[in-house]
Amino acid sequence: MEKILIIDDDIDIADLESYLLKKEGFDTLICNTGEDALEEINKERFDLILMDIMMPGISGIELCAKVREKVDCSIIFVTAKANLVDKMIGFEIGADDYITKPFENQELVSRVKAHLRKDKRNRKQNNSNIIKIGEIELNKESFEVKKNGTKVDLSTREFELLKYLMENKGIVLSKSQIFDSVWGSNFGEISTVAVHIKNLRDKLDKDEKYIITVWGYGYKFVRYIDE
Amino acid sequence: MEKILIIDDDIDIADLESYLLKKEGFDTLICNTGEDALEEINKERFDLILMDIMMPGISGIELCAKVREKVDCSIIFVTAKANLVDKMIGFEIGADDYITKPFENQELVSRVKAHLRKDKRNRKQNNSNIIKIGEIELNKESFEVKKNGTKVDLSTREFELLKYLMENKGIVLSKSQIFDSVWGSNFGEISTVAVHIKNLRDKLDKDEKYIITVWGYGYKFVRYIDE
DNA sequence: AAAATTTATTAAGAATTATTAAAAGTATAT
DNA sequence: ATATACTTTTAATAATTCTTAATAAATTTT
Repeated sequence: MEKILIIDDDIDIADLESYLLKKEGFDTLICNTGEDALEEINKERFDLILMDIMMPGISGIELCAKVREKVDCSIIFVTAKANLVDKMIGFEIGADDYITKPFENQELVSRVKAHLRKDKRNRKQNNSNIIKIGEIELNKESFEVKKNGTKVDLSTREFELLKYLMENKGIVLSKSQIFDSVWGSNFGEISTVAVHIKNLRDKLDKDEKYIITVWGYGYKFVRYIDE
Repeated sequence: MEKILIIDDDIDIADLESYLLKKEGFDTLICNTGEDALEEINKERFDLILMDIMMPGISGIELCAKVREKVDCSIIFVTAKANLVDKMIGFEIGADDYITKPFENQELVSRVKAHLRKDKRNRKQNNSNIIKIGEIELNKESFEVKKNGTKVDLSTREFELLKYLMENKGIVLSKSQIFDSVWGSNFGEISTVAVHIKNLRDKLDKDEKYIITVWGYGYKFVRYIDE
C-alpha cells in the first residue's frame, strides 16, 4: 500500500486530504509542523508528500529543499496563494507539482494518482524483465525479441548478445568485454563476437540503426543514430 | 538542449506554446495532427510532449495511448474541457499532467520545467563520465563528442587525444607527454602528435579556440582563449 | 633580415580493424 | 542415427585509420 505524508498546519485541511486519499486506498500520515515532518522522513519511507507551502516556523520552501535532500519521491505543494511567482519558486526548489486551495477533491486525488503512476512507471523501467529501446523489445523471461511488434527469431547466443548490448545502451563495449560477459570464458576466438554481431544485424538491424560500430573499441546499442 | 513536441490543431495555440518554451531555451517542434506526431515520434527523440486532447481525426486519448507505447517521456495534456472526468481518463491513459485552456503562460512553463526536472532526477544521471568544457562535450562511456549539441565524428586516436587534453584542461602538455599517454609507447615518430592535433582542429576547432599551441612546449586545452 | 628552429600541412603507403562468407565442429531434435 | 540448426573457426576482402616523410609556414634567434 502506498504511503503518503501530509504536511499541513491546518488540521481540517490535513484531515480532508487524508480522508480523500484513504478512501482511494492509500495509507496516510499527517504532520502539523515541518519539524515533525523532517523527523518522520528520517524514520520512514513515503511514496509521495503533500505539503502546505505556508506554515509557521520553517517555511514550506525551506522545508521542501530539506526534504528533497533526504527523499526521492514526488512532492506536491498545496498552497492558498495562487500567486504564480510563488509557484515558480516552489518548482525550482524541488517540488513536482502544486495544487491551489481551495482544491477540488477529485483534482487532488487525480494529481496524487498521476504522480504515483509515473513513479511506478519509472521504477518499473529499471527492474522489469522487458527492455524496450525504440522499435526493439526484448523479454528476458520469455526469451523473445520483437521488432515493431513482430517476433524475430534469434539463436541463444544472438539473444544473449543482444541482451547484453541493450542492457548497456549507449555504452561502448569492447569485443573482449562482450566475449567475457556473453560467452563467460576467456578461451575462444574473439572474432566470434564479430560474426554474431553480423548475424544479429542481418536479423534485426539490416540498416545498422541500433548496433553501432565504434572503430577501434567495439560496439554499442543506441536508440537514435545521432544520439 | 531539451526538445519538446507540441501537438495541437489550433495553430495559434501551438505557436504560443512554442514561443513560450523557446523563450526558456527549449527546442520545439509543432505537429498539427496526431498522425504527423506519430511519425515524428518514430523519427526523433523528445524530452516532453505537450498535447491537445481535443483534435479532429485521431482523438487525444487514443493518440496518447499510442504515443505512450513508443515513448517514455512526460506527456502533458492541454485541454479546453475543464471537466474532471476527462482529466481522469487522460491520466489513466498515460498522461502525466494536464493544463486547462486558457492557461497562464507562466503555469505552462512551470509545469514543463517541473516535469523535465523530475525526469532528470529519475534518470539519476551519472554525469561523471562526461567532460564538458565550453561548447565541447565528451562522453567517455558512449565515446561521443558533441559541439554545441551536434555530434562530431572522431577517430579513435583523435578521441583519446581530445580526452587527454580535456582531462588536463589548462595544463600545457608536451608532445612527448602526449605521445606517452595517448599512444602508450615510446616508439614512433613524435610528429604524429602534430598531425592528429591538426585533424582534431579541423574537425572541431577550426579557429583554434580550444586547442592552443604553446610554442616550444606543446599544447593545451582551454575554455577561454585568454585563460 | 637571414638563419635556425619549431610547428603546420599534405598525401600516400602501411598498418590495423571490421566485415563477410564459407567450412568445420557441436549440440539438439526427430 | 541422422538430419537440422546453431556455433565457432578460419581466411580472404574491404574499410578505416595511422604513420611517415617531405614541404610549407610560422616563430625565434642570431
